[in-house]
Amino acid sequence: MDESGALDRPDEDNGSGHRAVRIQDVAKLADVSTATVSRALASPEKVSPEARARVLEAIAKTGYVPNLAARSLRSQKTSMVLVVLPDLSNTFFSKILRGIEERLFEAGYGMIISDLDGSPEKEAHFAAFTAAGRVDGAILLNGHLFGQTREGEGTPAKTGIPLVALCEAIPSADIPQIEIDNRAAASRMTQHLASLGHRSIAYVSGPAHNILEKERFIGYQDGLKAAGLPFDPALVLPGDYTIESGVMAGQDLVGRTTRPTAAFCTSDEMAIGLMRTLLSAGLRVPEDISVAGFDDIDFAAVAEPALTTIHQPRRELGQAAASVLIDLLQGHPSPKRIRLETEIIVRASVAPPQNIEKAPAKSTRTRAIKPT
Amino acid sequence: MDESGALDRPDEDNGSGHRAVRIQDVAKLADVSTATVSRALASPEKVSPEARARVLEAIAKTGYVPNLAARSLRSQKTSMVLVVLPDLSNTFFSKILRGIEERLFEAGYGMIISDLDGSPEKEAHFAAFTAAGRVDGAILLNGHLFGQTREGEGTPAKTGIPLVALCEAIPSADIPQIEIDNRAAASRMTQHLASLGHRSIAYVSGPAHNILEKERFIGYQDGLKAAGLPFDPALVLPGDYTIESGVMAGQDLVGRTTRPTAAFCTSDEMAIGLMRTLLSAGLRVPEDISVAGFDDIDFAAVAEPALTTIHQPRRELGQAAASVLIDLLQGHPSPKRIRLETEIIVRASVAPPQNIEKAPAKSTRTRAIKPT
DNA sequence: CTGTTAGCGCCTTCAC
DNA sequence: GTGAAGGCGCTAACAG
Repeated sequence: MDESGALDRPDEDNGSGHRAVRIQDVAKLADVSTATVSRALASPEKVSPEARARVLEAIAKTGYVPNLAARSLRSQKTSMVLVVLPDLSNTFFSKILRGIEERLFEAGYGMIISDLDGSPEKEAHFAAFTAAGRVDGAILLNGHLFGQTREGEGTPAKTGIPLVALCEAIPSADIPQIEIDNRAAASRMTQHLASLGHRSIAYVSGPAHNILEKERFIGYQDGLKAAGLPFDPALVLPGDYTIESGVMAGQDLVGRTTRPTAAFCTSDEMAIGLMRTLLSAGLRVPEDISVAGFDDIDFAAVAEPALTTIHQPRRELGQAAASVLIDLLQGHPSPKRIRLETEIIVRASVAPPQNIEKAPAKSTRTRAIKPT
Repeated sequence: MDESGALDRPDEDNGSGHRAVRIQDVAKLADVSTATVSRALASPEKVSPEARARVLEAIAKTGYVPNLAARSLRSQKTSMVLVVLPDLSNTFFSKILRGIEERLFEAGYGMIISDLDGSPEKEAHFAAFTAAGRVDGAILLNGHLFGQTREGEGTPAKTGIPLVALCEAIPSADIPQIEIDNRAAASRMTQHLASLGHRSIAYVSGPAHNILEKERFIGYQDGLKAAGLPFDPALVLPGDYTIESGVMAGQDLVGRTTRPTAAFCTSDEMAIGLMRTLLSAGLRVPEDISVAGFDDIDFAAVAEPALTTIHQPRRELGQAAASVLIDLLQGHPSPKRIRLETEIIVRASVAPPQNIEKAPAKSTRTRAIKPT
């Protein structure tokens, strides 16, 4: 069209900002071809030192930044990763996100976040988004594939890109899973409570369909069994990981005539909400009821009383997921499953039960025989 | 290259996934030109109903999704917005992010998040990123422009794209500012405490260079003056909005022989950390010291005691910022400044001073005894 | 209203 | 080691 002279416009100082500097501008200034500029950037060893130096200088002088849309179109890569999560405003996810972002950044990838917010419409949009080749890979924190339910029903949408499941494993999918051992962790906490002398341990659950909940619930039962305690369905209180549901569980407990001496909440939010309700009703924690949480969010340490809980290495989980995805993206082999260690953090909200005569706990019971 | 016959390949059912469907495939199937397909999508009114119907059908049949890299390259738009924030793992930001994402999504924009994490290197990267035309606009939550300090020193990087400042205003920049009236809010809380009878009100600050801190500090002084109270520098405790700094401020208070009867913390995190420290030292809240916060994060309501604080409409702030940016992006006029209302939420951590005449001695009080 | 055409900026054979 | 040239998929101009 009218562009024949475009390259001849005086080299406006980079600061001009509006019209972006193109590879041709750099090529011209360095007195090489655009191919050489491109190579100088992508594979420096294929360019003579002098040429490279001139190119680098020209780049510095012009402030050239490659146009990524063009690069993406050409190379069919985007340098972008999609992170799918159910609720951005949940403090649990934000630390994980940070871990993801760190690693992604180091590897030169950008992060696009999709907060599904339980909206099928949004989900469809992002499914199309990935299908449109807008991202090179995705990290799924929501427990299911696009187009599927959590139970693995439905046909998963073909994305054609590497996927990684983080925290909420997706058993039905053949993709790397990065998680903690929820079952073992829940079992350990249950046994910890039992070892202190608690014989009536309530369990405040997560949402029924959630895989974390399923595993933790089994872990709770494992722990009960390991401690020789019976499972009592009346001690299972429904929850959904939110503060509010912890408050509800607390109200339930307050209203009972015979109460458990300990409550194991499967999220710190619920534990904090529950403690708050107990305290407001005049009950003492841990004297009347011990309370344990799960996750070890920042507020656990400054709850009143400080919350005994299970520490999840959230940042590391995020980093691990990003690392695996990057390996996949670069064609390297990657582990199919990574399980990071958790740890019980002992604080003030858990103590031995107070109003139980101590005698029996010691010697009348013989179950505590440890074979050595 | 070898693609001369590409269009003739049998129309593999969309599910094949690997090779993406292109606009040409749709055009062929609908028996129209690619331009018509493009128009049918972008401006349906310019296409005859029949043609449009055929195109839509073809799109449905092929599962066509436009390649956004190509669109972006051609139209010089990306449909992406960058959100710059200092700390992704801070619970305060995550609710805001959600508000932003909601609005952006409605308008068809994606969100790219950059967690600066105090790293100049990251900042440079994202500055280049915007310069590379990778995003159409940006929302700045970090209180300064690329290339500048918070004080407005340095030459701001020319981005050539619309920018919006959210929460932390950037006075030196001529861009829309979306915020609350920090000064007025702090003044109101100070007066609220004074109206209850407090005459010695401590102030736990944010980071010195932070504009929120500057405004809130002035507001605190305003409030003091309005209540006829003198300003006492000894009552200003340094903080940085974190739980830990609240703990430190608490230790300071605990160590004093004469203590203020109230402490106004400029973040809920600090208030919670401070309360925790007070409680641990045997002081009572609010009986011995009233504590007020700022932000009204989710945990404020379930702190022990429940925290009196200033509610910030975080989600709405995010939505407002996104709306303004979208207006800018679409060439609509937009307000230069939006100030959202705050509200004092009265809870249990603030009460009239109990022992006005005699300061609570360095007694060996034990834990607060709850009324049953 | 519709088709044709010319690139958006880059990378990557292919030839030298 | 280097340059020339084509095309990634799309949309904006221009004809018709």
